[in-house]
Amino acid sequence: MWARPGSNGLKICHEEANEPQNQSKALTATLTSDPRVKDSGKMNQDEKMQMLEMAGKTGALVLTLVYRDGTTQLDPEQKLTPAACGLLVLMTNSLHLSTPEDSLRPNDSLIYLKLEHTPAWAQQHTLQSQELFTRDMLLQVLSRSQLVVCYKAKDLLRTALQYRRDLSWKQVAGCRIQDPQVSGWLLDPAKSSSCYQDLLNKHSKRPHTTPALGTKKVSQVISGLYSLHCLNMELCFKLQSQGLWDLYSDMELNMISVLAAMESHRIHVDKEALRRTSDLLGAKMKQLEQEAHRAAGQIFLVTSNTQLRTVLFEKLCLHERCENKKLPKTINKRQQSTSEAALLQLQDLHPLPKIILEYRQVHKIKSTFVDGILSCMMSKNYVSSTWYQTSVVTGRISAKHPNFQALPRQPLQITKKQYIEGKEEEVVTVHPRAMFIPQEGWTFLAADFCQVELRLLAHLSSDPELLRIFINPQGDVFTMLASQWKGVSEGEVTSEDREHAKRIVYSVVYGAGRERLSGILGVSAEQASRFQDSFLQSYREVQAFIQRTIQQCHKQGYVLSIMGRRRTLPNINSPDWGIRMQAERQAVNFVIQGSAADLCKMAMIRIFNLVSSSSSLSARLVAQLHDELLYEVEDSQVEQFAGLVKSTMESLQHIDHLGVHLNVPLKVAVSCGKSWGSMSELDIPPMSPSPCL
DNA sequence: ACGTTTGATTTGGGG
DNA sequence: TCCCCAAATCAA
Repeated sequence: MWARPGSNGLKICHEEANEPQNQSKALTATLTSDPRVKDSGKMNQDEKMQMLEMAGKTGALVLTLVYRDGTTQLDPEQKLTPAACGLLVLMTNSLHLSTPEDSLRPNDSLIYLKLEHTPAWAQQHTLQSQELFTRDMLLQVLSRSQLVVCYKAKDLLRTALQYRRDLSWKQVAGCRIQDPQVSGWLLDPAKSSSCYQDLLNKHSKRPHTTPALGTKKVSQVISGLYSLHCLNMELCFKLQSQGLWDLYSDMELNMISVLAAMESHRIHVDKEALRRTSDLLGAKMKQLEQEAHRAAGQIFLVTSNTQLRTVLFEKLCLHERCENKKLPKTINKRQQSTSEAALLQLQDLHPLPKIILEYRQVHKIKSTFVDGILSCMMSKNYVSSTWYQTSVVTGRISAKHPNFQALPRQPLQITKKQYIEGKEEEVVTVHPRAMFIPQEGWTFLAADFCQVELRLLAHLSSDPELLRIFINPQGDVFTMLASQWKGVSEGEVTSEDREHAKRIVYSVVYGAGRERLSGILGVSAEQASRFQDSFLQSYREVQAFIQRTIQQCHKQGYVLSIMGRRRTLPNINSPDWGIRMQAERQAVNFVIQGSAADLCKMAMIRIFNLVSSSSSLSARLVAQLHDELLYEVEDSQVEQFAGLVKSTMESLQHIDHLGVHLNVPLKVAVSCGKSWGSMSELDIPPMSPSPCL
């Protein structure tokens, strides 16, 4: 029996810590029985009032979540973050950056708040009062204007929203928790430290004495919280001296709340449709697999590139029959590639390549997007991705589990052979995005920044011809670009010209060579080279911008985005030509992609703040697809919200306090629909009324 | 000797 | 050509 792809069992995900409750109790007991820790469950009313008052007055609150397995956010990471059961709050007035200690300083307090619900049937008056105290402390943490520090603050906010359902997501909007993970990443976005200890070792002046093996847990935690406080000071100082403070304070800090609110939203999925599609695609794959075996004349694992390689090139010897074409090789081992480009070259010589191509399409959709999403749902009827703020060097955010940013835009057509009288074939369209549905009475609304990266290129280069396209907004941008470049009227531009223009723009900006471009366009390398030359000839300032950026990076070792985000490129002066060229391409790409990321994130923050300070608006952010924001909006508010979103996003052309003034207008397209797969463009009158608050 | 785990590799979805 | 994530195979 050979393994059949796609039929493997359920993937394990987001495993809730389900170890026996007594283990979790035993671990939290070591925390709460220590005299240095004040357990909120054992405090009387007076003590609670006293603590709340102190929380308002103390110099700093330093926090960490406590997980059910007894670890905290400061312990080395585990693969799967366990469920949280409590929160430790250090209230401190000391500011001196001395080496951490294992005992509380005078006048400091350490409180343990339980974040698990006691079943209603077991609730007593004291428990109710304890939960009220927890809520008040959390509100203090969220609304305090003085210093609050937490490593991985997003996890704290999400947990707070999850455990205290009486907290509205709007209430996290104003919160400004300092997060050393975020500041550390801003200082060096290339490698954000994997755990707290790494971050500490990297940035603390004096090496911190790592707690001895036998040290008590409570001592470790106290030492950890004091060192966290110190580390935060140190990082804030570094941010200021590197000119990154405004970016941190005005953007990244606010992003923490935006992402926490986005993560805590449930997106409903049509699970039954997903199951039906899975079966349909499974049947189609079985059919294609048989065809592949028949065409190959043997049984082999269709998903295995190595097996496919031996069939294509050792058994059928297809490479010998196309000496005029050059077949791509694998990157590292110089073997014959079985990539899409290679199979397209071979498809006229043998039926097998075509079958493999179709099989891969179907397999991709089924395993990643249909079964993948099903496995994210477990027994639930919804999904919520995890969003990462500090994993991308360019400043973009990323998503996991599922990766919302990679669901296919286009539906897949498959023909289903069925042996039923009267019907021979049936065409079915499969569209993973269509499985995502708004709640009853709500609508999805998407707002898309049109050609942000190209507009930013126009701004950064100040190229007059490129600017002209955006300042006179007549017709399609890429059509105008193609007509300018080819020297023909807009009416004469074919859809192929337009597509070529689009590809060439981005490949030039990203530094693609003629080989690569020829592969993308399907033309000869010479032709691709001529295209590049004529493009750079038409838009001279773009060329100048690229060279200016590279030169500047050589000189100072880093480049900056439009809002001051920084990427240092250590290899920019490497003696190795290949390494150095790569750094040059990364430098140019960073300035554009990073600036686009800045704009999109600022848009998320602005809209989030507008909605959360409004008593009537209820729209929630569902996902961010880099240059597109997806919201779930109450039906009755679609029109109003659409206007608000469009005007807020387009107003980012000028951001006074960050010194952003774009030479080009920003354009936002808004669409809406009753599923993510069927969105239609919305016509919004210019100068929509601004919201009266 | 046999299963599990890990990293490298390849492919392809998104921007 | 830049920046990601997911799935799968394969060798160690």
